[in-house]
Amino acid sequence: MLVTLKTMKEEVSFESVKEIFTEYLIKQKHRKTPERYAILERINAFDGHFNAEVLYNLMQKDYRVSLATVYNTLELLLNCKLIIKHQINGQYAQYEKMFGNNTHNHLICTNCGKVKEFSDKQLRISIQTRKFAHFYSSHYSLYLYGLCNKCKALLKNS
Amino acid sequence: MLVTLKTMKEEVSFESVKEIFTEYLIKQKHRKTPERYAILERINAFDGHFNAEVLYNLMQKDYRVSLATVYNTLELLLNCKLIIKHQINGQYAQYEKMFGNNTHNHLICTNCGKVKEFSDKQLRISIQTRKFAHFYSSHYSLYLYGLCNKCKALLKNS
DNA sequence: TTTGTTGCAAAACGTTTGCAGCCTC
DNA sequence: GAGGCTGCAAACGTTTTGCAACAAA
Repeated sequence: MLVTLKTMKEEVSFESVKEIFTEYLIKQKHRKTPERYAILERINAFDGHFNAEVLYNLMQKDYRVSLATVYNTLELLLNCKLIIKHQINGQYAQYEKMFGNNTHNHLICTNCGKVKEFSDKQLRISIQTRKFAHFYSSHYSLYLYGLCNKCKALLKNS
Repeated sequence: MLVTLKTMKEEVSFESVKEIFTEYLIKQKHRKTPERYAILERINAFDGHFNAEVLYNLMQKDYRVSLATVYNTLELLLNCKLIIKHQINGQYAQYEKMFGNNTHNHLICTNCGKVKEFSDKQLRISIQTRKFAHFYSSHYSLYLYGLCNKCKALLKNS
């Protein structure tokens, strides 16, 4: 049985997240390896955006896995929607957990590249309730480009 | 003088687009090379998403430029907001002209990867008029993930 | 026992960079 | 004429792949 993901960060227990992952692995006839759960655990403890390399380096401390396995597991977690993938800069993909967190609105400074998240219930509802004739949406990402306070001030003097 | 970009595709003349680019090049003390204008011209004639490689290949037919110059020029066009950059799949960046077109809402099928654009005036206004305390937004991209009709039907039988 | 998964290293891929020659300004 | 820009090819950094060993089912 799928557990409904809640708005508040505290409301999603790691047990229910693991359960979702397990159900997905079984359904897809994938194996329940300790590496996969160790990676999920590390992601659970992490707040904000991370990339494969960062996650790989963090993993060295508790449960050592290869970079290839990190990529493999991120793909699985993406498929069962436990994480979301962002490609904000051209260099590398960034990931973020989807559980206990549904603010996927980003402010991106086109000058310094800084990324800040914000939540807006009204906006979220407008986007999530939009219906389409031939498309069934499950989640979304919104990226707003512009200038942060600091860069706006800097550019004014040029 | 900057020309206001309109909603309808037909309303933006290529002359005014070139003018915006020229103003930008002068202001930034960059050179007005024939390669740069040839690339802008090719983009103007193209509808939908394209990547650097596709643009490079198209260029071979009329005005031959190197891939490095294509990347260089895309960067400039990005800076003066004549084009927008999308990084939907992990492989390569996709670009799209911003002039004569302001639907940057995308429906992305998480199964087959197909991307479809849609416009929604109400949604656009909600997003564009959102004010922030320390951020000055200029444009946005919205990505809605889900299943297209075809993939939804396919997955029902598994 | 079967076969999906792992770690490792090499390969692949889009993008960036260094450099000599060219062409705006 | 000075120096930004070009084309070319090599380099870069992230992600993917091939393969032998391993372990979940």
